[in-house]
Amino acid sequence: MQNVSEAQVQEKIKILKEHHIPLTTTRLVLLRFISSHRGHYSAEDIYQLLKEEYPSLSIATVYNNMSLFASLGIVQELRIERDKVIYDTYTKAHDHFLCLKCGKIYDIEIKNRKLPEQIDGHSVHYAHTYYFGICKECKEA
Amino acid sequence: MQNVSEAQVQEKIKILKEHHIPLTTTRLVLLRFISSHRGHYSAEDIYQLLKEEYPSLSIATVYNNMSLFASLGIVQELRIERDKVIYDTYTKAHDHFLCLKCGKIYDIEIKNRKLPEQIDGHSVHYAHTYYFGICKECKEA
DNA sequence: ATTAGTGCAAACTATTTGCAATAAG
DNA sequence: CTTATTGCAAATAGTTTGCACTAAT
Repeated sequence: MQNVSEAQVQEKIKILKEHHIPLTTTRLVLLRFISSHRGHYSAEDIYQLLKEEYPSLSIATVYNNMSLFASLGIVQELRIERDKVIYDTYTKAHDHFLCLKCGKIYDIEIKNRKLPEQIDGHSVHYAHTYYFGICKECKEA
Repeated sequence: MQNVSEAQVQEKIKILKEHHIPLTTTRLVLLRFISSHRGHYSAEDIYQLLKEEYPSLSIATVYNNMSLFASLGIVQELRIERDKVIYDTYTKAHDHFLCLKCGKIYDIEIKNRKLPEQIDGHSVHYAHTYYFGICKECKEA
């Protein structure tokens, strides 16, 4: 695996430690993967990309850990595709655009928008905005 | 079924006609249901609520038609729950809040926000914003 | 030592599909 | 009469779970 930012991996390990969550070999492999691959991946994607190098890896373990990482803020769960969860390895708050033609997901930086603490009396912890339409690339083609 | 707004049903029938889509008995039952029940329903919810009155109704037909209605703008598909699609029978553009404790979904009116036509060169057709947190009711309890 | 994680297979759930019978235009 | 829809059952796909074994603290 190339381009592993060791500092980013350490940061994520620290989060596990803080929560007294054991750092297993498999978890380290997954942390290295997400630290070196910015993008949008399903559990199956990650499993396919890693199973050649780690043939005994189980997809159940990928699911378990990605779900754990999401709860710790190490990855972001996107519910933008109709049939599966997508994990976003880029965790800074940002929005998403899904192309209705090619299905590609684009990161959208958030400008001038502040998350309200309350809406209609409900306490807001976080928010996700999904834009849908036709992407630049598909329009040009 | 009570509180069916006949005008609302007619409006939806008109949309089907405009698209040359046959108005079947089952479709009419579903259109009447969504016209008289403002809220957030899964396909299973709708199936359960209607099957007593229409025992031969099939859940596959509910799925087919809700999906059709969504593509026509007659209902709105929400991907706010982790494992299933929710149909919102309220179609005016609005956002949603999901309580992380009780799971209830609240409609949130959109104020002072205009949908951009373009973002990063991509053409935006529509957008969905989901807020997550603890609802008023759960905080008070 | 103790507690938690892994990998496998089986289970589960939401959704889709194939198809013969039927209804709509 | 022609085309599309219905209802049923079976299939599919994503995700979760039970469990024996193993690894981490």
